[in-house]
Amino acid sequence: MAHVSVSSGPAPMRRRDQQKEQTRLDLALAAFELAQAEGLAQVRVPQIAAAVGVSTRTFNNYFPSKEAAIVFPATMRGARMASDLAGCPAGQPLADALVDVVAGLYGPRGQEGLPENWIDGFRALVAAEPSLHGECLKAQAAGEHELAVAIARRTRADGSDLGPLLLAGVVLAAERAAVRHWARQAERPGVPLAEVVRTAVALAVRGLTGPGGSLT
Amino acid sequence: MAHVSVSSGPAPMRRRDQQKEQTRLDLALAAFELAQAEGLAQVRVPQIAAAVGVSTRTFNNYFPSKEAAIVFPATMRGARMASDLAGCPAGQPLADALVDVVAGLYGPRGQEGLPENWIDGFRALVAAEPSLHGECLKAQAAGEHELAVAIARRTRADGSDLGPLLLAGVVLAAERAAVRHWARQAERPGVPLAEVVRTAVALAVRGLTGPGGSLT
DNA sequence: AGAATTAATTGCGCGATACGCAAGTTTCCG
DNA sequence: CGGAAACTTGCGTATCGCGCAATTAATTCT
Repeated sequence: MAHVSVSSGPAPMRRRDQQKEQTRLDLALAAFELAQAEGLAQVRVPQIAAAVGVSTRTFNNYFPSKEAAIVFPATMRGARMASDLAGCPAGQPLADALVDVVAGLYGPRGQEGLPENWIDGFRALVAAEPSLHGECLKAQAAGEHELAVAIARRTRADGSDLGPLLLAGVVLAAERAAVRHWARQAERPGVPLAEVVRTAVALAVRGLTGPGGSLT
Repeated sequence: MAHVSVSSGPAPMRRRDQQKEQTRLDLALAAFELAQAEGLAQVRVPQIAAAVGVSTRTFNNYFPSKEAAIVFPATMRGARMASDLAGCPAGQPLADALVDVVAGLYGPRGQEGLPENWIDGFRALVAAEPSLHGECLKAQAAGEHELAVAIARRTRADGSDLGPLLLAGVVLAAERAAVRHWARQAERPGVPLAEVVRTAVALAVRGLTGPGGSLT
């Protein structure tokens, strides 16, 4: 036990946990692809379980519903944003760091561990299947919470301060608005989504972090 | 038919529709009170229906689930915000109007048609029952959409513009942050929630509507 | 006002799901 | 290597959302 760092970070991943997370992701992606192919309403839980080789009961041990399974990869974005923010240089202004972090999710490195341009297919599926909206919102809310604590940690603010809560909410609201706006401008190939997100977040953050704003 | 205004606004309410909305609200409030009294998990759909005097099938004609029924009054806030914003004097700056509208929801006139301080009991119930979080988020999202179109209407912006989307999202994100912040400050009687909301929204809106911002 | 049309409510029943429980199996740690 | 903990699985059950068809109430037309 000499070369192992003393419980640093979130990486006490034992073999078992890795397999666990692997099957979880397998189930999520299987559900996603089946829904993409046949429509969410046609997909049955036993079908998803069979596609991965586990029982229906096991599926429900991982997810309370097929919707939750499909949306699962989106829930990991919260942790990703938090760690990305923590990885930003300490001297960087908070506003710039946040813009980079959120916009980075739409860059090439934003989909690690997932199929090629998974994000596009995901957005299309969610737009086409209203049954997914609820779960999608839950994932966003969870991500917002994680981002808020990350901001609080970075600014050394009290956990119950208004600032981090407000900033996290505004940043993610800006992201959502940008995505919706971009989706409405049907098929403008020249304008990458990442850029729209970047400008929207920058715009929204201006009032909270600029002169007179309490956060830096 | 002399004293009735000529189909002005959203009030072509025929008798039938009024009864419809009345039973809908009855179901919603019955579900709310039962959940408050016995815990959401113990409440059965037939129980709610019986409390109002309709069949289980009818309940499901109005709501797809008991959660949706409980949250229903919250969904009306979207329409309220939209109409309140439309009722603001045309000369008033958009930022001020938005602050007033949102903060007004927490004032004495914010709970018209509902039991006394319904909002407090509702918040407590939602906090205590995780099963309600999803529906609550859906209601917020719907309200955000309504507010966005109201803003677009007021600013004469194109429906697919980024501005209204962004502003509506930021305003409601600020409201949520304020409420969460207020709820964490367990029991500070001297600080009214309406004030916290007002300051938070004002803070968040500053960057979008101030100098350099595109909206007025 | 009276009849026709339209909409809402109800009963019935099916398909699907979420979860508790107990037994079997795999992994972890000393 | 052996015990303990955790994961998986099968089974059974209560609940739910909704489609369908019949009944009842309300609105509109003449």
